Amino acid sequence: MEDQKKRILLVEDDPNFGTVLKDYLMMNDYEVTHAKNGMEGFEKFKKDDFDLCILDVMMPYKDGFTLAKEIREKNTDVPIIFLTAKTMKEDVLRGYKVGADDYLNKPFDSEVLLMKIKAIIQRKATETISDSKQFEFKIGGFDLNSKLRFLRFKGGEPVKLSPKENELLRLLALHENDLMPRELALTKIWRDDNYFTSRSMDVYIAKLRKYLKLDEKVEILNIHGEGFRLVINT
Amino acid sequence: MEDQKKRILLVEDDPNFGTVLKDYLMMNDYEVTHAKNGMEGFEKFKKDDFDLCILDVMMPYKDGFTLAKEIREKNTDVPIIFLTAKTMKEDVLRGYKVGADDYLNKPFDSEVLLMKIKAIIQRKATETISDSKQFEFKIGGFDLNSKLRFLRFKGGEPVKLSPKENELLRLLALHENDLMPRELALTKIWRDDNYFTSRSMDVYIAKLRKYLKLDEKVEILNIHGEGFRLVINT
DNA sequence: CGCTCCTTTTAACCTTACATTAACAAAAAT
DNA sequence: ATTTTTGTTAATGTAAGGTTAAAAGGAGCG
Repeated sequence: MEDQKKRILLVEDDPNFGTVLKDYLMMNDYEVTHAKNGMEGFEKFKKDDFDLCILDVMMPYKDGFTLAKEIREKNTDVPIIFLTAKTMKEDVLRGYKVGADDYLNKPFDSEVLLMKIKAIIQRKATETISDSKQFEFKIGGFDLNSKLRFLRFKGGEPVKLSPKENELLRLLALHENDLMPRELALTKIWRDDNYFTSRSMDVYIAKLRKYLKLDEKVEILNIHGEGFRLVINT
Repeated sequence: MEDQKKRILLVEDDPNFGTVLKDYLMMNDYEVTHAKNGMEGFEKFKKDDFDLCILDVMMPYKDGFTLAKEIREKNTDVPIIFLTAKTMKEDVLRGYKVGADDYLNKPFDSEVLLMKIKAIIQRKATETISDSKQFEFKIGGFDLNSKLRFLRFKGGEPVKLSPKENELLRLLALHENDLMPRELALTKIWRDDNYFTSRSMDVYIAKLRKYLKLDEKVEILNIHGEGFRLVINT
């Protein structure tokens, strides 16, 4: 695909273990940035683009989950692997909630880690074909700037969108005229699929419809039991 | 959401463990087919469409890996999770080689398994890009879009179809001008063949006929005791 | 701290959509 | 002629979605 080395952000407070792991990964052709704690990890994350984050869960000042949440706010796509000291169920579940792609129990087998890294990066690579950095959309008479979170109608005054409004409208726009499955929004935006998140989503659909009323050619249709469809009538 | 329970193929030779696991999964709203060995597993796999396969590695006659290879030959997409008795590195690596999506060491935590299942099925759902052509049919003067569940006559206003209406019309269209056996619709759509589902189907046939009246060249004929036939007269 | 403002969730109430079942008529088979 | 199958409409019960308002969180700030 490309001979570009994949970049990994490794956040691990144990200096010995961290260094060993870093060297091992570098030996296997990854470019590794090693941060010694959560704070530093977040700083480095913001500075660079990474293909994968490996986060230790147990760290002073800022644990892996908190860091993951912050990372997820900036980037919903980057794969995250957690390192946990032992099999703690709570950890695992919590990890999935913040959008972990996998987790590993220390001590773990290094070859297994390599396989996981390969599998995950490859997976994301195939997924990302369509998810290419798209933040600006034309929706009928509207312009949505999803990075700056505003929606403007016919060059008028832009209206600010809340994070959830923005993400939801963006997902709909990505699937313009096509089905945007309920499940997709719930897992991608709410990271949980239950009765309440589902109702919450309905509330946001109502809000978006209110914004979009300005252009009667634009509407959000429901497909019962499946999801929603943003249609632009011509 | 009722008629789209996710279907899991569970292949596990230990009858106790297998039954417990099956029950647990069913309690969590999955439809589970339990095969007691690799052979049976493959047979069942060929007969049905599954959303996920959970394979025990250690089985007599045909181990999980061999089965996985056979499954992969028929279907490159279906997610596979392996159950291994203990952390055996070779197993894990071999599993990834045949395209495993994940693996679990027995004994494992059931909640963790559930989370993994959820994560994997959802991942696949988002990956699966629109295989559109499968869902669009021309029926005389009508266009049926089976994914978005609408039926349009001569470019007019599309009418929305309910899930059952949609599935039934799609099945009929797939057998255009040919017999669509009653039993086929009942097993594929209603997943059950009895007096009531059969009457329910008749009700839906009536509904479809009403929609299709717009084009007098299109009709649904009954073949007494056999099924229905969607004919397009020229 | 407590107080804003903004966002998100939860609750409440109402409407629409769906699937099933019942009921009765008509057609076909025996 | 009578039993079985199909045609059709209507009634029923439940689930999903639409909408608004109130409650709960959360970040920033005096």
